[in-house]
Amino acid sequence: MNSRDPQAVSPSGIPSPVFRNTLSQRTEPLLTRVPGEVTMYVCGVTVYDDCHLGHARSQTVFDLLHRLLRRLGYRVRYVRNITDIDDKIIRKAQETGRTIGEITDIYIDSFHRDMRRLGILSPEKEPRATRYLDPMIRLIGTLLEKEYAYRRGNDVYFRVRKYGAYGELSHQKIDDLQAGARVATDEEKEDPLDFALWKGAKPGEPSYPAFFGDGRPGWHIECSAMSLSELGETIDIHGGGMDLMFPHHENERAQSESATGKRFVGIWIHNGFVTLNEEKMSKSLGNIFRIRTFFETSPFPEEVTREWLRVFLLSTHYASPVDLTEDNLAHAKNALDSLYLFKNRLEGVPGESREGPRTLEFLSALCRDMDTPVAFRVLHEAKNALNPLFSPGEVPPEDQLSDARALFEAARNILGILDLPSSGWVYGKGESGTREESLPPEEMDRLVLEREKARREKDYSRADAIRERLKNAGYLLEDNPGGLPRIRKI
RNA sequence: GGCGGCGUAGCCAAGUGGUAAGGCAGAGGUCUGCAAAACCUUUAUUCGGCGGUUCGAUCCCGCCCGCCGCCUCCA
Repeated sequence: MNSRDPQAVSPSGIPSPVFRNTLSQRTEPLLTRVPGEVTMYVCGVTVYDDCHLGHARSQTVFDLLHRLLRRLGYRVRYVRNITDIDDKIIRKAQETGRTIGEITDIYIDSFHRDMRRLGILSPEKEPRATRYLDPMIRLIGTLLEKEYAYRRGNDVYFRVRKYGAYGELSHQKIDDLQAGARVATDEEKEDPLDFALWKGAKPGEPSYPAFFGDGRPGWHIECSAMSLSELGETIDIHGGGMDLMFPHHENERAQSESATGKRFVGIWIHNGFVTLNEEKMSKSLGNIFRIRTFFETSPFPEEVTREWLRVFLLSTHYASPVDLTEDNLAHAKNALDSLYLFKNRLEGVPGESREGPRTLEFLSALCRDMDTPVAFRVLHEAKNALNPLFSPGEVPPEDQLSDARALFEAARNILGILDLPSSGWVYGKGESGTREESLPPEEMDRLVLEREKARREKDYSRADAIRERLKNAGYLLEDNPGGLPRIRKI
């Protein structure tokens, strides 16, 4: 990279972030079409069921990217679609006796609730497939005109072999794909690899008018149409789960590039799976863990659960699998607890934030293909370096404190964690006490003072009894030689 | 079968051609009325295995073993 190239640095002045591009299989700097502005399209969901932790990971990873790019000073034009017309939605409607609109309403709400719970920042636009039928029809029209598409009965198919680059994204040779392709007897495709752009109307299925025949869009075409409409012919970043690489993204790319003659995507980014005891979580395997289940069974309040889950999902590099186990979840919670304990000390010394070496190390780690494990390391190193410098009447030097404040702010803004005041955090495993006894604040204050009195009188059995009572109510008292005890929620 | 990825301590996980970050958990200790928190010390002669290149490889090359994923709906 030429250092005089204005694109070698992000608008913030920090060197441009680099990402592993699925297409080239190399790590490449982000070179945006428009300087200072990033166009990013991420596959959202098909709304026919509640989202599971795999969706949570994907959305969290691209939320991290969204937040990182913003922090680097880019204007991020982030589009995340909702596919609301699809075979699976139709089937779900038939199974449940509801209308398609009812199904999509239910699951769009569910998706939005999950995203809110996860603390995912809203994208700039969230287009729905059914509102982009005209662009889809126009796109299919162009493909027909250019003979990249052909009609068979009421269906329209994409002519895969005419697009020479087919298979490049998923690194498959077209003949290898051919060998595995399923040949459906009721389809009259020229080639088994060809895929449907438009499915002719059938009784009992929704259909939309089109000049090549009434029907509904096939999978894939909606994403091409929406990204083309909202972000233009070439987008800087396109993301999604690894399982979308083939056929979804391969097909999207084929359609889009065939229609426009231009490169569709600068950098393709695919995140790895969430595994459950090392097995892929997927609907076909039936081992899914829903986001709502995670939140609704968590022993912690929503905002605590959110950060806990985010740390768990981000503790592994986005391209590697992350394994959902009790152990790994417990580690994530412990790590956050210790960071909040440190945050509590940091909050005790108000002052300004100024980016120093730790903050820069944190940012540059994230700029290296979102290296979150290193980013977490930096947070822990800051904690471990500054903690010993706190002692009664002593605080660490101001330059280190201001850097640590900036670091924690960056963690809040980019990782979406450490967002709560330390008094709002709930420590521990969420197992202590029955929590049935809720204490009004004034009662708690009274008990704390009563215990202090007991301690002064060396009536330790009484002091311990009060501490035990507070513990059962979910509060841990930590004696403090300098004054009143610190109260931690557990 | 084809393609891709991975294999680093109990677990999670960085990393570099020059002799192994960090976290969590564990052990011992300091402090404390006891705790908690914090702190100190401690935990891989070794980076799946075998060869090769090199003065020197965990990092480069080859082979092998094991795991995972994609090739079919899927974040």
